[in-house]
Amino acid sequence: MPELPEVETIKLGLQKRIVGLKILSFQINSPKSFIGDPDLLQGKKVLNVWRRAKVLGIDLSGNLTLLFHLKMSGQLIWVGDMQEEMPNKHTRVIINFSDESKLYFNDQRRFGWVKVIESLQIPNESFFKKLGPEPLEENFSWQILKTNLLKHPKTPIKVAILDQTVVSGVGNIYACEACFLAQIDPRKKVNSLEDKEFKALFKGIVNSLTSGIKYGGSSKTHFVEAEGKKGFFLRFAFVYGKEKSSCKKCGNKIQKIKLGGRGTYFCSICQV
DNA sequence: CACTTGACCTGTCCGC
DNA sequence: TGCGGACAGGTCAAGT
Repeated sequence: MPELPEVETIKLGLQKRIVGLKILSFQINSPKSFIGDPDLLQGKKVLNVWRRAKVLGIDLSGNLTLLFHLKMSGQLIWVGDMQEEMPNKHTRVIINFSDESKLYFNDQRRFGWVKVIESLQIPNESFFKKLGPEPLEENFSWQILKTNLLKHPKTPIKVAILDQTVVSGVGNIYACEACFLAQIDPRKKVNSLEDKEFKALFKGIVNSLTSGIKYGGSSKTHFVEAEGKKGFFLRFAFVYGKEKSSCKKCGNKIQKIKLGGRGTYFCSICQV
């Protein structure tokens, strides 16, 4: 499910709701989904909620951090009052807070995980070590993007954007959208791009992600924000999931192909 | 090496 | 309606 904008949307929601709450108890329905010692969490207070790439972090008192990776179908839903819909058959982990509100980690496909670690160990996590730059931070530039992309000169550009060491947080939806905004054929090899195309791609990545956040993320099937509401970015998407529609710019039919094993959408007239 | 494919899971949708 | 196969927001590991 979630790429950078979706995780960011959840982060913004949780920041409003759970900072300051105390963890009363913890329930693990799917041991595979949880890494670490859950007993450590008892009585800890939520200090902060943050995001790096597609990972959400919750800092707790006692120098502990909870990390969440939602992978394809994970959801993180905060519920303030009793609700009949929750938990459901996909609820893997439940955090009970002392004010009786709850945080549900649901994950149909069980690819996602929750992990408790010492906060100081975060930089040593292999997952974080490998990550490329955060695309929405000020120090990210088209030159950095170009340099990182050129480490994979013969890879199709859209596949290279998905590489989390090149730029972190971009997934399949926003990679397709970024190529459209840059008007570049996703199949084009990295080493065939000119500077003006790297610049356009940089803008395309930043703009598609920013737009994703603005519309509360993409809800193809699973994604909901922290209070269970869907995001509506896909209504404004140009190509992702639009294989039965026409290009909003030129009217040509949107193509769907497979690149690097992933569904890839583009306009064969606008993107060259 | 660099790049591709399969595996991890569960569920849905599409074609025959 | 039933059944098999392809496919789904991600990332690793193994294979070529």
